Amino acid sequence: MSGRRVPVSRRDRPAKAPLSRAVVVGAALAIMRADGLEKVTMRRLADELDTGPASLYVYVDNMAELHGAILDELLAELSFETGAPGQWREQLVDLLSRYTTLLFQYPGLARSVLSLWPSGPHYLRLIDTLLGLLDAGLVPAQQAAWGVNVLLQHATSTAAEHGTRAENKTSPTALTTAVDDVDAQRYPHIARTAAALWSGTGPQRQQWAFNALIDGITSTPVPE
Amino acid sequence: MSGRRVPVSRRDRPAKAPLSRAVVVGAALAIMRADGLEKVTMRRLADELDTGPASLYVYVDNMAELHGAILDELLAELSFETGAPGQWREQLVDLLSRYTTLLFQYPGLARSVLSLWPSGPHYLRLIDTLLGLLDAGLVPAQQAAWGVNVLLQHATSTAAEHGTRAENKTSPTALTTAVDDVDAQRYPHIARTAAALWSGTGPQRQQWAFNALIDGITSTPVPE
DNA sequence: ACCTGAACACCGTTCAAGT
DNA sequence: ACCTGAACACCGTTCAAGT
Repeated sequence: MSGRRVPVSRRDRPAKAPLSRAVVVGAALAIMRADGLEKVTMRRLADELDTGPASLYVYVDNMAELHGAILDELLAELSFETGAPGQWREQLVDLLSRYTTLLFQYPGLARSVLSLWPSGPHYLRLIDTLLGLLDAGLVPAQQAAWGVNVLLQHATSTAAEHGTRAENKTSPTALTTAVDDVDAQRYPHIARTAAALWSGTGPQRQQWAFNALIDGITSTPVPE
Repeated sequence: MSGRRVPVSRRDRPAKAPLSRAVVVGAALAIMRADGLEKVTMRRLADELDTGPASLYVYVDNMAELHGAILDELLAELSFETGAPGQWREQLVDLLSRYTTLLFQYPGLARSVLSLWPSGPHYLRLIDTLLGLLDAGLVPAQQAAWGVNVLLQHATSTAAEHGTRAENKTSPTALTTAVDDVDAQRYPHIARTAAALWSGTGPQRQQWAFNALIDGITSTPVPE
């Protein structure tokens, strides 16, 4: 069990598939689905592909760029069907909810994506569809353009914040306790609003938030 | 220059200050201000404090918890003065803008904070002040309670997304190019809206976004 | 109780050298 | 041109052992 590193396991594998960007990204997505984004390391990925970590840099620039590629691959499973016409608002909320639900499973990816400007085909399709729905709702183009960013940023950061994986340790309990213990003197408005702050289920709050965002976007003109 | 690790440097330093949580967090904040959050590692922090990394775990639970503490320390420099009465909306936008500007300098911290539920005294003060301003604007308590979360999440994720540090490599250029090259056939709404998508300065878009959010929060009733 | 040396179990990325 | 072994320069966290 000691001794030199003998790559015996490599012989046990199917047959070394030729590498390509698609194969690398696909393997990365598979690892993320199985074990979470935190296990998608260059070393683990290389192992899975029967090569060394250095080889991956032929196909991806770096970790951040790989995360962007994983996102786009993940978005392939999102349906962009906008269904029956005349209900642009419901369709908008539905699409945003499905995008959020998808990212909810991978909060680490959401966190990473937040500091990227994704530009993959599926992400562009998402933006395009959202713009189309806002247009169907007769939202002025300038508000729609800025609004799409607000909507996607909200969806992504919601996934990053409340995501479902074990990584997410700190619970709202800490805040709840902190505020319970606090004298109403010091934080009177928190004390007064306490019940409302923790009320509602995740989906209820999310539904409300999307609707509030859409309301604001449609009703707030861009200056000038 | 080879040889054993002789901690000569420790003798050169002022005098080993007694450790405490406050000293640890203060040193962490100082490193972040000087070199960015990515340099705030347990090892660097320990070095700075003339001790080993293991010793820090007497005062902080782990990295995530330390980030929460750094945030609260950073928020100490935020002024919560709400100025003249009768202009709750302007004061709300002003406070949110100042919070965003502060976090803008430390996008890594913003990213980290997004998956925390901060509960430090300065963060609670911020929440309390925001709730007070919404109350002054006669916003129903339930909408205000849910709305504060939306506002803070937007501010924090904006800082995480567009932050100013070098870490942030991917520029909107990638997207701009991607969309310029795209045939208007495939993404008609993006092509149609292209000019509007990249228009405006950061502050203009931020100002608009905060106002749209506030509009939505004030005008969208919570169901039931 | 408080503190820490040393280890455990990893990282991303680069680059000289091979084919 | 494409690929990679090996190294560089680090990480967070734990724990047995000291005081």
